[in-house]
Amino acid sequence: MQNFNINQKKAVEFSGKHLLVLAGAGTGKTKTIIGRASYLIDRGTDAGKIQILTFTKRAANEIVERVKSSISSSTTANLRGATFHSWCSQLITKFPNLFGASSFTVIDPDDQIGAMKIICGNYVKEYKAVRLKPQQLIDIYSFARNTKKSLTETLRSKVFKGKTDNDTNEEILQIKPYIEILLKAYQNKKMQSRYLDYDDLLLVVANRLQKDVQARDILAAHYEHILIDEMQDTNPLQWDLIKPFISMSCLFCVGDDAQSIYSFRGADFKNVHLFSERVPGSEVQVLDKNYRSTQYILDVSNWLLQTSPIDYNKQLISARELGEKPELINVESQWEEANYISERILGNFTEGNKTFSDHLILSRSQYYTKPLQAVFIQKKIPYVTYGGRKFMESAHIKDVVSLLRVVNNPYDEIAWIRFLTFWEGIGEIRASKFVKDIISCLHHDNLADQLPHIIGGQDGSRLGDLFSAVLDKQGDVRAAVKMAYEEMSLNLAYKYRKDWNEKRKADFPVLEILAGNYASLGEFISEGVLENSKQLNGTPVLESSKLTTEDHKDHVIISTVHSAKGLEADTCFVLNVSPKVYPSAWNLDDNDEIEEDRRVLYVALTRAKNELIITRDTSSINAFHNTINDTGEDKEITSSYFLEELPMSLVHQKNVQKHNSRGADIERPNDIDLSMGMDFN
DNA sequence: CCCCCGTGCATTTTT
DNA sequence: TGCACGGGGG
Repeated sequence: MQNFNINQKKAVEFSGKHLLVLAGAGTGKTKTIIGRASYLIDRGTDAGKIQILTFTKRAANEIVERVKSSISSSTTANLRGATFHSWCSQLITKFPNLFGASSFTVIDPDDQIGAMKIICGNYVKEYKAVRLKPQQLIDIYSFARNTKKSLTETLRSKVFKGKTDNDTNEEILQIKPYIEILLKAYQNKKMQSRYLDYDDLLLVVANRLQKDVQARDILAAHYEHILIDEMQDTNPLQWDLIKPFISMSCLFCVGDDAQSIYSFRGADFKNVHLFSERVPGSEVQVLDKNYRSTQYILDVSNWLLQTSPIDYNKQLISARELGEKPELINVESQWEEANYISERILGNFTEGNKTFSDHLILSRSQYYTKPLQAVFIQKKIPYVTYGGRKFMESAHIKDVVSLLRVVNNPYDEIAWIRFLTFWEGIGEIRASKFVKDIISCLHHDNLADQLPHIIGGQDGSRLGDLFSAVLDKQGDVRAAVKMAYEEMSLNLAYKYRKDWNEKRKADFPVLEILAGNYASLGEFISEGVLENSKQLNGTPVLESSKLTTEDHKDHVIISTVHSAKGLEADTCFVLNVSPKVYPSAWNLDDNDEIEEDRRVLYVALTRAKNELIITRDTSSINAFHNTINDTGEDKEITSSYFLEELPMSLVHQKNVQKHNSRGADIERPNDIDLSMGMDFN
């Protein structure tokens, strides 16, 4: 077994029932959870009775893989790691008589919004009255269910920023009935189409376990130990899911309140503090020695937390050397930032003896990394992105999957619309009419027979044949995918003619291979949408360990901070740490949101092992200072930019001047040097 | 009436 | 990148 320090060892070999491990950044959180699983298996626990729960598929896979490689025997074969969502999805499939949901379709957020759009089209009066976009309505619905808050409370915090004045109350009262109508219509649509959205997966399981003691006992008997990563990110709904296991299973939860960055999904960092209260007889183990970063990097991170009004009571002490001071780089544009970073990376690669994978680039948002990706492609720096569009969410894949979906679940209205409008000459209006007829036909007739008549004409016989052909291949998922792609490829080429490139085409063989891993269409569709993916130079690549094509290549990682939890790298760039970004301009009037943004930055800073490079935009710094001078209210405003009062002794600051054009790599001297030719000695 | 395509726009964070 | 919008064409 690996070498653990005293506290890690206490956690790994804990002999009580429930344990909360409070572990600061870089203190060996993942190592401890892996050590715990290995220890339990070593001591004879059946690996199949250990469930590891995480928030990302990547974290789950990594933990399971590392446990497996730490124990040589085959006793780990049954060890399972999953996200909360995929775990629930598996439970629903595995115990159909417990949950009563069969032949359902798991819909992703895109489809949720699609469904809500249909609703808004049907309820124009209500939709106009609420003045919220379908996206926002879905967010409200999801937030309310995740936090178990009432619609009124949810509206107050999501739409009205927590305001409690009379005008706000009035307005809430006014729009609430309309929103209720829209949300109820959405729920009905889900039932009618046999959809489960992501929240439903958790709710179906949680509700059943809460109501039915017998179901709870049956299920809990399958899980002796539940190991939960990133406990600070669990929300009330996820807590409902865990709670039923307290009496029979042992909980081992790992978390850090200072890294809680999911309040927008209903998580509350105070949850970790409540653990001892909510889980009677539980114990707490603190890990505070940081093995990841040098002390200078931790100094900046510690400073950031200290300037918060919240007392996190956290000072990370490095077990390593002082190292190099973090660098604060001021750039004049996003292109320079991208150029500067790519030059640093290429320098480290050619002269610094570092690999591309020693570099991690962190951004607040997806969107912001676009120019950087463009420069990387131009300079041929290999990279992958984390947190990008998922493989199964890309448009051309969804087109093909829509056919599989309607075969699997003919009530799947969104898939029907996508499948029907895929063909030339069929638009949304005709498609919705067809769908109506299709659904009503399902009650009394055989759809495969009726489909040609419903659609009519040439399209009718063509699509009818296609539907029947895939229906025949239902038992062989891979063959069904192949068939669907072959029949649709001509139209795919037409639909995406502008960018129907090799990369897109190459996705379909991948889809086939992926399909081969599932026993039924239904499993493929519901598990497949939850399957995470990453992108290699802009193209989605499956992360599944079954596909190893590009996996071992050396590449830089570009990630959002949210997707980077648990990651670490020798050199870490934190992009655009400018005013209005940290904290975000959206959040300036909400203290809780400001503090969450602070934690986001904290997570970013603590990823670096040896080199931390923070970039920020010169012009927005200047604009920020001008506002302070204009208003004179510096107190409020300075608190709204985290780095404003950063002691310069903690970093090395440097200005990077203009490159002469976008993405060009011609070096220009930083300034004319007027001191030349003079020797002051 | 319905479909298609060009243009202009704004874009937090995730399962 | 994906969207809402408007005009041209079937």
